[in-house]
Amino acid sequence: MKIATWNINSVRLRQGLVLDWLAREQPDVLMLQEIKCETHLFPTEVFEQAGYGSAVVGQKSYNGVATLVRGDFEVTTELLPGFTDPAARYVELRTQGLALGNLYLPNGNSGAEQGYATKLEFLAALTARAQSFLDQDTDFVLAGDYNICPTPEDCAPGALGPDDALVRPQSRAAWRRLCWLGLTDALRALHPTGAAYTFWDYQAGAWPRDNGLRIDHMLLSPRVAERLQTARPDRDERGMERPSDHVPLIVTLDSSAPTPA
DNA sequence: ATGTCTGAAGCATTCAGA
Repeated sequence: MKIATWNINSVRLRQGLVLDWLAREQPDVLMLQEIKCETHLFPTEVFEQAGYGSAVVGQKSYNGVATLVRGDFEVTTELLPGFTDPAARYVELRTQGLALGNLYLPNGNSGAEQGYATKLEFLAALTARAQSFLDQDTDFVLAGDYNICPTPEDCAPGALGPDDALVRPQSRAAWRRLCWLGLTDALRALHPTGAAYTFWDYQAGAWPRDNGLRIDHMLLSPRVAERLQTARPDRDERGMERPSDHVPLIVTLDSSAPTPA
């Protein structure tokens, strides 16, 4: 089973890139963030013709998430339980025996102290969601744009100041609280050290200088982690014509793992 | 070198957010 997450930075502007990527990579699931359109303006039919159904939670201008799925699925929630802000930042569905949460965390650098507090509130609600899945013995994946560099290795030297919301100690502590429920960071489980960036700013020549960040992540529940085969950012996408500032993170799971009784 | 990009409001050019 092949699952990917990609902050697309306007799905309408880049639907051609997404279609080409789907045709090439043939994932079972693609979780998109920053679709930047209202739900009814999402190009549902275009992806349907490519063989993918979609679960879309959009809004005007900003944010917005959508999960593309090949095969049957059931949407379980379009809001992160416990997170009261109405922004379109979460969609969750079930397919192939897995709960798949697609998330777009608040960046936290705008909106002053309240803006940053909202980021921590989202993380607390996400942690509670993960705990609830564990309590129910549900296999799950939580993937998307976390807007957090978990360790210094996940941020190119000098790319961000020490007070940036992506690297603040409180952000990293909240990330660890989530992981330490017993979740596996798919990329780091297979590639424990070294740069594995998923984002390069459009500004200041970040891409040619490789001043990247690892801020897109896929967390796996324990039984799903047992099935982990590969994880990699698809760096080639950043070199395309008019690319998103993020690239897809691709994870493959062994599909022949035993199913729970 | 805060050096780019997107969508909105509204019709040229700013503005916010990332």
